[in-house]
This record gives sequence, C-alpha cells and structure tokens, in this order.
Amino acid sequence: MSKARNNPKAASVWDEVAELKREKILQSAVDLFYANGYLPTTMDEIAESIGATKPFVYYHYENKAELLSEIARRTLREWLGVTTRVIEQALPPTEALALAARQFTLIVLDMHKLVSIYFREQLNLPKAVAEEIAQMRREIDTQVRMILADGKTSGAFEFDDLAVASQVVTGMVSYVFAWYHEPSRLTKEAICDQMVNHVLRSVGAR
Amino acid sequence: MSKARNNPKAASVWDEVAELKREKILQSAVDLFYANGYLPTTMDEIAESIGATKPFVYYHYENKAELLSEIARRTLREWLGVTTRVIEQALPPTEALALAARQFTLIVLDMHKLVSIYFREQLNLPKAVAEEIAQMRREIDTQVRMILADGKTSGAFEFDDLAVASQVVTGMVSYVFAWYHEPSRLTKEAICDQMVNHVLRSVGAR
DNA sequence: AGGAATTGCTACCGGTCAGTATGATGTGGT
DNA sequence: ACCACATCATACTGACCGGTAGCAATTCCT
Repeated sequence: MSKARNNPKAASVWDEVAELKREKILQSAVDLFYANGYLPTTMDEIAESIGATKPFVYYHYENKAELLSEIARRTLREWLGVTTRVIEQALPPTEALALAARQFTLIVLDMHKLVSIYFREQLNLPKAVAEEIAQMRREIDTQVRMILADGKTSGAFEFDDLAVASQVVTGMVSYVFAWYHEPSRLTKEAICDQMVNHVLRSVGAR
Repeated sequence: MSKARNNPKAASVWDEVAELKREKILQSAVDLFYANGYLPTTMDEIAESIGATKPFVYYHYENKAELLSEIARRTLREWLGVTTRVIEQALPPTEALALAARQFTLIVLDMHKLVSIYFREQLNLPKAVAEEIAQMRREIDTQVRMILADGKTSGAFEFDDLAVASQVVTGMVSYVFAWYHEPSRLTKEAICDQMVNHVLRSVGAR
C-alpha cells in the first residue's frame, strides 16, 4: 500500500495520512457490517458513507474480505493481550481470573460492534485468516485453562471438567456482546463488577 | 399449500406425504445453512442435495426466508416450552433453575445446528418474523427472571442485578452451541450435569 | 515551470442467484 | 376413457455486486 518514498520524513507524514484514511474506511465498514451484516453490505455503501467511491476503498484495502479480517484480528489481538498480560503477572488464581474476566468484559463492551461482527461473520473469513484466528483462540483457551487448573489444584476453585469450565467462563463473558447495547442502564464498570462476581462463583471460587 | 380435497381420508394421507417432503427440504437447508451460511447457500444446492430441483422447493416453501424462519421458530418454540413447563411446576427456585438449565442445555445439544443457525442468521430474518421471535425471547427472559427473583427473595440465590444475572444464565447455556460438536469427548448428559452446576454456582446457589 | 508518480473517479464487466413463466407428467374422479 | 387439477422440471430473467480498466486530477520533486 504505502509505496517507498525518497524522503523518509515525508514518508512518515504520508503514512500517517494513509493510516487515517484506512481507519475511516474501517470504521464505516464496522458500522455497516454491524447494522446490516457483512454480505449484504456493499463496497459502494462503505465508500458512500464517507463521501468517497468504491475505487478509493480498493486503493486502501485489497478487497472486502480484508476489512472483515482486520476486524477479526483486532478483536482477537485484544483478547489474547488480556490473558497474556494476566499470565505474565503470576497472580494467585482468584485474582488472576478476576482480572482477566474484568478486562475481557471491558473489551467486549468497548469494542462491542467489532466483537459482534466477529462472532456472526466467522464463516466469511478467508480460509487463511480463519486458521490464524483459530490459532489465537487456542492460545487464549490454553491460558484460561492454566488459570483455572492452577486454582483447582490449589483448592481455590471447585469444578469438574477443565474444558467445560474454560468454555463456560469465556462464553459467559463473550456473550455479553449479545445483550449489551448503548445507552445502558448500568455503567460499564458496574457490568464488569457483576460479571467478575458471576465468573468467580461459576467456578466455585470461595 | 395443501389444497382442500373432497375425500378427507385421501387428504390426510396427502398431507402426511407433503409434510415429509417439507421436512426433507428443511433438513437439507439446515445442513447447508449450518455448513456454509444462509446467504451463500443457494436454493439450487438445497434442491440438488435431495435430488430435486428448485421449483420443487418453491412448491413447498414460499421462499428462502421461509426456511430460515422455520428454523428460528422451532428453536425458540423449544426454549419457550422449557421455561413455561418449569414455571408451571412451581418448584423451589434451586430445583426450578436446575431443571431449566438442564433442559435448555439439552436442547442446545440436540438441536445444535438449528441453534447455531439461529444465532448467526438473526439479521436475515424477515422483519415480521424477527419481531415474533423477539417477543418469544422476551417471554423466556421474563420467566427466567421469575425463577431468579424467586430464589433471590427466598435467600436461595445471591447476586446483584436481576437483568444481568438472567443474561448470564441464558448466555452461559446458549453459548454451548459455539463449542459443542460431535463427536464429543463427554456425553450429553455429562455436559448437562456440568452446566447445571456452573449455572447454580454462578447465581450463588448454596 | 514541467514532468512524473500518486491518488482518485467514471464506467463497465462477468458472474451469481432468487424467483418465475411455461409446459410436461402423473393421478384420481366420474 | 377422459378431464381437471396437483405436482414438478426446463429454461429464463432481472437485478445486484465485487472487482477492474483506463483516464483525470492533484501533488511533489527538481
């Protein structure tokens, strides 16, 4: 996309502008994908909603699938970041799970259009990207299991099957995307607090 | 669809045959919608997969959206049936919630293709059907809240916000559709057992 | 200023697909 | 035997949309 320039200073300015355009396009795509779905949304609509034309979009993105891929990648990147940072801190299991649940929920709330699109449109991701995303999900799952297994052996948690518990926890939190919408009666912080409590209780934390 | 016939006996036989054809078509649609998504699936594919042609399908179903609508209706009908029957029994809150969670989970497992399609393709439902389905969801939510509120006032449950708790419970169970697939390491009964435990703990049942 | 590369638009193509017009075939009633 | 209707196939259409070719405008460097 960003062709090499002679002047490195001008190049960085240029890159910044191009990045801004890409961001505008993506935001437009997010709004439309969220409201009308990925397939029914046309590239013309995306372009029109920012007062541009289809070739403008194609100049900045390879194709339609690239927009969806970017949305999925951003979502998973954030989630993976949460679990990775929590693991690194080596906290006691209850605190680790509480922190992960809180941050995870906050991401679902803050990026809830992105998250919704990701869940709905997984099938429309190009094969290669789907595999890449699946890999990230496996990593997240592994890290969640580490926290849960840690808590089970230490007696902090109480549940039967590790795989089910891990899916229950991620499911409970992820599913917030399906019912949260703005304006909300509760603040994001209040919702996070509640979710942390529910998550902790669901795995039998004392 | 089923035109009135003179002979009532012949009519009932005819109806039975027609119903069988409709069912075959729907099963084919379910498999294809599940594997490839609603929009990418063509009516030709649905017809072909049962060795028929497109007009055959159109003779038995008004249009493509009717197939999706039927899938959504069946799913919601089952769920609503569960909560309604549980409420009717007027059990103590813990038992009521346990029973509802178990049956709800079992439906997600048994009809997991239908459930997956419903969640993914909600946006593609015709406006009228979407409203009809939303109404059923509200009824389910109301009934779940009744059970939870009952348990909270009686001291059997312990949680903060009723709306959040209700979504957490339904979410946890519904989300099973996202990770369950056959063949499964655990039996359906084992999964139901686990889910009941997680659900009860998540609302602080002691 | 002049030229070249970057950036964007107008206009079009090719393919797909829901839905249908028309007619062939079978089946039951009389 | 013959009609009338239900049932389904062949073949088509009309609309839509992702993607692109080719040209116009703008900008940046010298």
